[in-house]
Amino acid sequence: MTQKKLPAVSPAETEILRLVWQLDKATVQDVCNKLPAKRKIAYATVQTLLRRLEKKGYIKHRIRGKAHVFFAAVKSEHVIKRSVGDFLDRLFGGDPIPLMQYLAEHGKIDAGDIEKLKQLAGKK
Amino acid sequence: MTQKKLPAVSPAETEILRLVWQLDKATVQDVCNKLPAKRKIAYATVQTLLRRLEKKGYIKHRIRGKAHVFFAAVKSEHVIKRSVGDFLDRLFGGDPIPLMQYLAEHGKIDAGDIEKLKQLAGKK
DNA sequence: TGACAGCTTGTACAAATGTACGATATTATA
DNA sequence: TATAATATCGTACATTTGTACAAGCTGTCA
Repeated sequence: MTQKKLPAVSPAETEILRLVWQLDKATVQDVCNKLPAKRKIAYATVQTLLRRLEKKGYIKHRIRGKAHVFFAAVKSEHVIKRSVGDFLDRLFGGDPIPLMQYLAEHGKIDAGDIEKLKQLAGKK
Repeated sequence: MTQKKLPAVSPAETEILRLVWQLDKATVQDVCNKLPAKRKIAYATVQTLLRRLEKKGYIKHRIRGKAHVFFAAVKSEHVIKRSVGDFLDRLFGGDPIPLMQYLAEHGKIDAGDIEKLKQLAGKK
């Protein structure tokens, strides 16, 4: 079954969506609490973003008491694929090597990590 | 000297900026011709995007004949750093490993590439 | 059962984005 | 030097994004 093409996820929405994945099931509150301290946005804003994500089809909700409990409606794989693809196209013309290179050079990755990746790449 | 903080580059702008880097010096025409066939946008649109990039400080231009020749005013390194950083934060909470993993698993990378990357990571 | 605390919903709105038309200016060239 | 070709510039405009207030529901607990 082919996935219907969903509208793109905006940057701010992306962050919220990631938190929903991370929490698995989450109320607006939950998401707010999980927001990185750096990026505090109002409860109401989070609500709107969740609403929009639902409208776009990325999440659904169920009622628990008076609260909405949101959860993913699309596999994160799917979203990641699109996002990474678009990002790569825009910034690197679609070639993943420069990106990996950038990540490798900028320190947050060490040789050990890469060894593991090699395994993955091998058995794809 | 610390780089003044420039306004963010939008997705569409990012693509245009990349083409300017790639061409080194480019007129609106040049950029249009370099656009991937997939993504054909009007001459006028490219113009606007270039104008905006200039206003934001990412490129400058010089006049040659009646045409504007645009060129980078900021090191691509700088833009890439910001873009990758933001992207990583939004989609992966800042952790580069899942991204590399994704890239490694999705085929476009082979063990040989990774070997090279390991080198880079090693001597950072 | 009535009040409260906590939620959602409707609505708003400025700024950014994506896209482009039409008018004007400039350069070669006939 | 008039003209055709080609650029730019000003402007426009529908959408999307980011952010949020205020009004109205709804369980809950006294």
